[in-house]
Amino acid sequence: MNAKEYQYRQVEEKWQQKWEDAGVFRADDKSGKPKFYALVEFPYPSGAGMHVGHIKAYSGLEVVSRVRRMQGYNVLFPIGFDAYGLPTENYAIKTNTHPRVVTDRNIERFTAQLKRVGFSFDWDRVVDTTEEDYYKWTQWIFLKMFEKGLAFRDQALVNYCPSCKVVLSNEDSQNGKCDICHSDIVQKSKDVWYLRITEYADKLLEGLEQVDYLPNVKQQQVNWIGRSTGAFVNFSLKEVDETLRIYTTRPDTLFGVTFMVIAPEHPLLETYQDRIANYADVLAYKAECAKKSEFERTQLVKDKTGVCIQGLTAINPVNGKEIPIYISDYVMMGYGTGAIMAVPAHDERDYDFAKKFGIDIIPVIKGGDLNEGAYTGDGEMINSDFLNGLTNKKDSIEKMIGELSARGIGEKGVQYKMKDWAFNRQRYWGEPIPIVHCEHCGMVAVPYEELPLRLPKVEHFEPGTDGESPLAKLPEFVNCACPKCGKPARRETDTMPQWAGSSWYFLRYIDPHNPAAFADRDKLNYWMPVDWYNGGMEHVTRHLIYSRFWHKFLYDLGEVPVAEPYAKRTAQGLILGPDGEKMSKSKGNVIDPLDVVDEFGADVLRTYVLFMGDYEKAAPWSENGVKGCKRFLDRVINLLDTVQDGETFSPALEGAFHRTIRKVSEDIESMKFNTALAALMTLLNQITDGGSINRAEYTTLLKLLSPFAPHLAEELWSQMGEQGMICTAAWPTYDADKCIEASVEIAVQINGKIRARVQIPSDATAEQAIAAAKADGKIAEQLVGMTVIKEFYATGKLVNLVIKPAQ
RNA sequence: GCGGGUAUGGCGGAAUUGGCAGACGCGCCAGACUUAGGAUCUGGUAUCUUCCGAUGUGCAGGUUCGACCCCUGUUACCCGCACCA
Repeated sequence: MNAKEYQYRQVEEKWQQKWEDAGVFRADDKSGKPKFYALVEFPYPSGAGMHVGHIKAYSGLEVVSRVRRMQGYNVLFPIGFDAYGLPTENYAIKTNTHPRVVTDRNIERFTAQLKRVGFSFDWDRVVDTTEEDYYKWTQWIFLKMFEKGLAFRDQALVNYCPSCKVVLSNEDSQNGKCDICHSDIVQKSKDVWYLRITEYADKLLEGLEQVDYLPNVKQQQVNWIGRSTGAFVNFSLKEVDETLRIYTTRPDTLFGVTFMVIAPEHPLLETYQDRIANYADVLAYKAECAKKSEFERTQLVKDKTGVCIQGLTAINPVNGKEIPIYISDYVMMGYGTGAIMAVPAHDERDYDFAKKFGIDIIPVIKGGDLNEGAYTGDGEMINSDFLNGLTNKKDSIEKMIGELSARGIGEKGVQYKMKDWAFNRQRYWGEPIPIVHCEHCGMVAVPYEELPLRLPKVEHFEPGTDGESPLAKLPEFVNCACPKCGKPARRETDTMPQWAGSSWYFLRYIDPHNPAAFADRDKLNYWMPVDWYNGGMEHVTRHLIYSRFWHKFLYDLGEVPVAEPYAKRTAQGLILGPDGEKMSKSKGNVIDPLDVVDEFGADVLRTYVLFMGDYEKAAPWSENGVKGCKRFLDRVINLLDTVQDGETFSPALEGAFHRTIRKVSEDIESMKFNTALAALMTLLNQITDGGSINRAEYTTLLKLLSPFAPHLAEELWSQMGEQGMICTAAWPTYDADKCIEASVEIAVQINGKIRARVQIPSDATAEQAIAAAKADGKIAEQLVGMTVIKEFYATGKLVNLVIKPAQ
């Protein structure tokens, strides 16, 4: 067939229909085959439709899944929709359309688009996080957490987005900006729901040792959890009966403390306001800090500000010295105890502060120049009583902690940067939190048998100006009977954040229609863990942490069979615009994948996104690159008419085929799709150069190409009169012996410089290779009057002769 | 500031992990077929060159018979975290 006659789109639609009719991508829950669970991050069905980023994100495991099926695995490769979330709700508000309507429309569109690309998803297992049958279990897991004390309410300072009018978690407000609208976050004291993820900090950390994640994915999670070890120390106050508790990683520097600093929000201030002589100044400073945005606070890092509290003095527990207490915003209420002991000699921030306020600087570790700055290195302990003379940091820390514990003034402590997960949102389009507030019983869980607690239909989805959820305006929803005492009570009106539904979706895929459990135990045992999970780097400190946490909780409950949900995690790089910039509507450099499908076909699109560069790295889109892939596929089509009889590889191409089978198979395993395709192009060039191809060779080429360009492979396979579908055919295997060529060309170097190339049998010994090298005319010429000092032979690669003039 | 990464032709990127740098694709040049070519096919394409060769993987050194690869220093860019005590 001529490539000009080949109609990409018609052919693609035909095979998509045939795959669906035959159900070839349906996963089997009972199978004698080995299982393979491939997971990709399910999309948020935005109104904008599918992005080329989705194509790249899904194409990687799409290829792996297709290969695995051909290798005889029972493959689960599911897809679904993470459909709760603010963009849909905002769109609904703007257009006055119900989010349900918008969501259904978007899911329908996404589904059609995904199908047009020919992904081999199991469409019978689609989950939608906003469906009652699904969020029933999201609520169920929440209630289990509530039961175990992992879901709780607390009055605390939270990240608040004034524009979206919602409380955000730390993960959702990185860099002090709202994740959704990018406005500046403000800190607000609020009574909010938390999930106690910090309880799982160590488990999340330790679990990383058992899984095969990309190193940078692991590292980012380690940093995000931010475990630090140190000690808590209790300082008593001189004027009142109160202890000021601090956290430090360097308890060994306790003798160098010359002042204390507490956060502006520290409760001590309010408690003892009568005692504080300059309370007006303190209040003024607090007000000043509250005004600063997160941005200003980080920009003014070097410039320390603060106020000395008059009327309260701390006592150093090890030497009884009186120490002044300051408030400053360089100490955060959210980390440690919100109070620190300041050791200006050995901490840069404390040093800056001491210099500015003229506070003493007492060295306790030898080294450095304290006129220049703080000394943060190691050294011998001085001015430190029982620690004097110790030179090892670990020893001195241990000795100090021992002393503190013995005297009951402190103990070993661990802190995490990760904070508990602020979980409720004052918005409509999310899972209702199934809790009832009762005057008599407090917070009461909605009984499990009443789940799902349905999200009521409303007319208006706008959040209240007072920061209340739209659900608060519905008396028929709010007013209820307390499940415990039966007296009138009020429902919780906040909803769960977007990340709730996605924290366990990979479990629902295993048994998506089960009405009695989130998934059947036998099926969980069979399919879990996810063998390979691919997604974006942007989810490493959000979804990936959250879902590991939920899964570990379910594991501790005995509800899932494995401790870690994902055995392997990889991440794809971004596709940049043709200008090399990140794609964005404002830059006008967005490529619509469906346009590419229309113009070139899905096979070309799929092949190009995998060929364009290293899968894990960002790469710019290139229209010409797309055409190059089209040309490659066209050449494969054109070969069809030239195929001759032959049930085995011809001698001329046998080695090339075996090597290509090996290369393509191996490269797909390590996600080096670009070089796998390059190997196929090289093979095609060899075939073209050789001038002929037979049936065995052509069908093998089609099989190797089929994971990348499945429609084209199916079509040509059927035109060849082959039986069945190529997606169910056996993946080609190679024979290692046949990969070796009879003879190889090796380079001959003299003193490390290449002087000649010679052809030798590939099984030649070192002696034979060196002899062949010396026999070469050019080499022999240069050896005249020289002594060979050393000879090297790198097998099958090169010979190096080290020579010098003869005496 | 801390952590992680990257740097190779005009461009995207290869290089079996210490052994022939530039696979494969794009682009470009030349030719063929064409009324035509932005279709297709064929050949060429790192730089310099006195055509012998010389140089070349951000920069400066080092180890080695041999370095894109290992070591030391340095510069630039990207990503993540960031006054975390």
